[in-house]
Amino acid sequence: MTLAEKAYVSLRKDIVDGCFAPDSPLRLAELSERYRMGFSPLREALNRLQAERLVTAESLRGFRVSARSLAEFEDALHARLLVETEALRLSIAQGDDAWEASIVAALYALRRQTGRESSDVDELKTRHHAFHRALLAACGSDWLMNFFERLYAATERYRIPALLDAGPQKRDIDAEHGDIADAVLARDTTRAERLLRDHYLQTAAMIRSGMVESDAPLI
Amino acid sequence: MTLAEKAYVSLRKDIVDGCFAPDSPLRLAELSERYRMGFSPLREALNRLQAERLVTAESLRGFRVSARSLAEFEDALHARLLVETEALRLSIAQGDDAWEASIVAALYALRRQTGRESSDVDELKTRHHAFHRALLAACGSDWLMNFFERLYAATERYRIPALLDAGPQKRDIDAEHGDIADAVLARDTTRAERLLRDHYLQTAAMIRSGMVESDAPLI
DNA sequence: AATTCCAATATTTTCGAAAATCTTTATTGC
DNA sequence: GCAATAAAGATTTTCGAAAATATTGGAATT
Repeated sequence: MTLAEKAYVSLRKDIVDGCFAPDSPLRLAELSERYRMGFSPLREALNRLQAERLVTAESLRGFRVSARSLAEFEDALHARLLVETEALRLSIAQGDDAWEASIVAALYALRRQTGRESSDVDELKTRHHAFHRALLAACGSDWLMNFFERLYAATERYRIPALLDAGPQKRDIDAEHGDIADAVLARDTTRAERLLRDHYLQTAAMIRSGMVESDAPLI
Repeated sequence: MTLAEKAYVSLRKDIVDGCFAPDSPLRLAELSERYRMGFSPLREALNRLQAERLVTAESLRGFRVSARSLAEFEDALHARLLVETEALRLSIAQGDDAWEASIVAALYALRRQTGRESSDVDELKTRHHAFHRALLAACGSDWLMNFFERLYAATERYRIPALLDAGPQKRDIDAEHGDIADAVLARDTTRAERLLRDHYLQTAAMIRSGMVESDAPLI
């Protein structure tokens, strides 16, 4: 992996995780210090992230972390429902045995991690992402999958702080995931779409209620 | 505008216009010669275009123009219908007088240009794009508009060669645009969606039938 | 003849410094 | 005191060269 790719991966993770305060400037000198590399690979990574809307840029004034707002979250959520509903429909229509198996595997792995005491948050997030991707993976559309990844990252910036805030959950998220997987494996498109939609709306409600206006960095 | 921004705009235009053969390598030395600038701004632009899927990159082997294929076109078209149908619905539901006026203005400007003998293709493309954007502009969703722009560029790479190939058109495209605008201004969501969908499917049929397998540069 | 190895060349990637621009601070004039 | 101006400092942007890696072509080997 080149330095520019490492910079992209690290920056993306740190922005989604909230290590930088939303709307705060991303100064090259600081990033160069933090990630131990020169300006060139950092600028290349920042340009990619700008295209992905995780970072904003202004001529001769450098880059900033994209601001967070309730409006932007609602917008991303709405777009996500549109994209994922369609991708799920296609996936259910076209998925084969290997696709079904990958869903079972992703769900199993996710549950193993939610069950653990010593919760490695990073690993949990990875598996959560993998499960939701597995559901859509058979849709056969690179564009929809690309939009899914964009929107997942965009909304993850809101979900993580809410998750840490929330403390003990009323929801049984394992059960929600299980129900979605069941409906998908049963090829029940209508029910799968409804459950996925409800799953996101629940998360959204949690985020809305607990949304901190503070843009302080989380980590 | 910084050099990196100029590089982005120029490269994007030249790729969409087909000045570079699809799948051909974008060598820095050549680009540096062509656009009269150093490697740094070019690499930044290429990284942005990579995120937009107009360019592909491979570690230590540089950048290429994204390949074209019928499958990718069909995928982009499908995603476009999904996104634009939803954006149009929202736009019709929320648009105000200024939005209506901007549609009338965009349609007028587009027709002026299609009517001209000395057809400045660039200007025509700009106004065509502006009209289709105007229809959706009141949807209130930055994400959907962002996806619209991405997909517009992606499909434009297929439309332009087909347009040049096609010669005299059987379709009355001015009339199609007029009908869409009428339905939208009448707030007839169902009819507007159907007309927009048909408009794209007609264009798609034209592209499919005439799609040249050759990846030669167009200009 | 085909394969492997090595050198030569081409290309990408990265750095460090220079240039350009923005921001802050100090200074001047009113 | 306050606005306008200029100098100083901070930051981004760009370049040119160096480093790292890939590719090509040819010689040596099987």
